[in-house]
Amino acid sequence: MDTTRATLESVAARAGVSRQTVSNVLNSPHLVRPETTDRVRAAIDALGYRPSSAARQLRTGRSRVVGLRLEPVHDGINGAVLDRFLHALTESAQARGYRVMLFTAPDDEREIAQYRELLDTADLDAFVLTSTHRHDTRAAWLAEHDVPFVTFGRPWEQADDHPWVDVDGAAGTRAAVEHLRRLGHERIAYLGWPDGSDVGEDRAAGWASAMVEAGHDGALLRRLHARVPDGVAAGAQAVERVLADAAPTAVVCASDSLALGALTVARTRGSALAVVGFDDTPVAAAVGLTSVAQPLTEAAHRALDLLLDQLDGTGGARSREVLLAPHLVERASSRTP
Amino acid sequence: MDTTRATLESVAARAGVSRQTVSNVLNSPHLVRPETTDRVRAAIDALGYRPSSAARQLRTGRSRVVGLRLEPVHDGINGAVLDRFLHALTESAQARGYRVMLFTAPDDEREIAQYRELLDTADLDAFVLTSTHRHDTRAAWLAEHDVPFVTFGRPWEQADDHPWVDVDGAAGTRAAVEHLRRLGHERIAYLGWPDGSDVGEDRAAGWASAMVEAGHDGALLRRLHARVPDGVAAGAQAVERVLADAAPTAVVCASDSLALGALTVARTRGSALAVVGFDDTPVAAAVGLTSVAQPLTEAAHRALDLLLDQLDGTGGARSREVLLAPHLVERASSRTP
DNA sequence: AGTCCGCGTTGGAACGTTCAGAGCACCGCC
DNA sequence: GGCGGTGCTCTGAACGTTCCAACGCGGACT
Repeated sequence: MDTTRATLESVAARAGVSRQTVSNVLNSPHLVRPETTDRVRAAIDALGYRPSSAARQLRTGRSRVVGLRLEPVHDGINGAVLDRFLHALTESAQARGYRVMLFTAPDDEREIAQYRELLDTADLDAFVLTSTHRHDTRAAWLAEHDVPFVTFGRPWEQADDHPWVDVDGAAGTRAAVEHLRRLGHERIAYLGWPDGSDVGEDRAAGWASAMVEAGHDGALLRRLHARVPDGVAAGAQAVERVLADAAPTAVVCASDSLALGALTVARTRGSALAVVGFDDTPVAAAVGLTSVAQPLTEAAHRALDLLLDQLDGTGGARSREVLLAPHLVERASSRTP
Repeated sequence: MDTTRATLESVAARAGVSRQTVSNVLNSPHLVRPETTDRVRAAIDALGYRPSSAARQLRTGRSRVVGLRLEPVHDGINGAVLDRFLHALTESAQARGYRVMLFTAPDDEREIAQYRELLDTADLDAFVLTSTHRHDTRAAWLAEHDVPFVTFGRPWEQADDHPWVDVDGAAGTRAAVEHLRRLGHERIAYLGWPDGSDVGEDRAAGWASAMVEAGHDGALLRRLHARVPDGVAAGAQAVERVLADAAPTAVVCASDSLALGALTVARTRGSALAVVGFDDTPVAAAVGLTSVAQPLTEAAHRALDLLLDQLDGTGGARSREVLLAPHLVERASSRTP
């Protein structure tokens, strides 16, 4: 057993061919005669040859590594969403011969500084951006520097035009309303976030449109709609207020945190308030909270598709914008008591 | 503005020195005359030179990248622990010029297969292992192949001898008991996991020893100790049983999931049962659950210390085993009503 | 008969870095 | 004046891969 690494050269020597032929067997098999291929393959197996990614990267300029910023840890319960996305992304990447490399940055500006650093020094091929938001300068920077990337979250800035994957939040809250109406609820409140969050507006819009379809008028909708910062305590307080003010029999929430607060109030009061959360976090499963689940595995998979379209040039005319439908996970919190 | 990448060669040309001198300025400054250094530095800045890690890696065989397996997503609430560790690890690594690369594997065997793959093909420098357990073959494999690594979690197999960082779970549950006794509680139950988890035994032992110190005898302790699989529902059921059987006024739990179950029972019953959880997950903060917090940021930092000791040979005679003390985060769930 | 082409294969060059060895100028010393 | 040493710098080689131009060869076309 030789201790030194097997290289193209050593494999070639053993198979009685040239370096380049071995390389072709691996990268362009159609160029090589079948019997030669067999001989080379045998030599590869015998020596346990694996290509050196460092050398390949030096020569080709590609590393088959994508970068992802790990966001500052969230206070709430909702951080779990990105974790599951990250997990799915890592698996998708691995299955296609890519790797995920992490970095952190406290804000967008320094995230961009990290792009620069990583591109110059570590030769990353691409980036996956999460948590897009208004006045997001990151996409523009990457586009300007011709770096392939995809965002999880649609661009909220008109000027931005790039591949993205997102989940249709409005469809999620609409499904929640329809589910509740099927159960006989009519006065369905909405616990959302304050203005300024596009994701929040999207989810609120789904609820509002479904309620309008159900025949409710704007005045009632305004009374049924509470806007509070995310959090369990905030959700609890807000639901008390809405209950007193508009007497809903059910409430749809913009997050599981808010929903958990609402659920706690409902349960301690012994009231029959039905509650639906958003994101289907582990907590929702744990406490029996009906929640809108994002298809994170598929989102990660599709995001990688869009990335590889750019990197390997395969893709063709596939759409560069993917909007996925969430689905409702029904649990005890919305069942008729 | 030239579009081609700045290299040692182009910097050298501009500074009027040789390739190697530029390299020395960066890697062995003591070999270079100060005025030469200045000239070279100016050229580096002017050209925006950044060393190519691919080339460096090809030449030196090191990549300054550490690998970490992303575990399958946890069902429960406790998955957040590793996320926070991952975040801290990424930050620590970044601060020292290292990067974290992810991979996934469904079990230990295939994790080892991934080690092989990553080492051969991607030239990783080291690994960080999490969730050590009995009959863990991973450490032995890595040691046998001379791969630097560190574990987050102590080795539960006597034969294993390698650098590790862990949190003293027994100290955590002991602190929980002492906290509760200070508040006047005497009959303090423990909700733990079934046999077979070393982490679980460690946490149970802390509770037991503190209770023995408090003068309780073995017979009572056995009645106060429930063993159930992790989960909110399981915790709720178990605490009902223990309440009926041994009438505790407080309960220490092996996880926040169990504690959340216990807390739900306590609150719906309106009973004065004090509850302490473990891991200080976001859920604990959200619902006001007193919990034992692991110092994850420090754990990650120390883990990287141990890794760099092996990689850069600096370290010296520092200890290779680090046991950190957790601390109690006091919230409403343990306060006297 | 000569030219062209496609097929399978080859060797040289290049990617950008670090290592090893050597060179040069200058110093102090016998 | 020669000798060893020290401080600083340089050139060639090597890491392992892929790109490029070229090769020999047989068959098909002019």
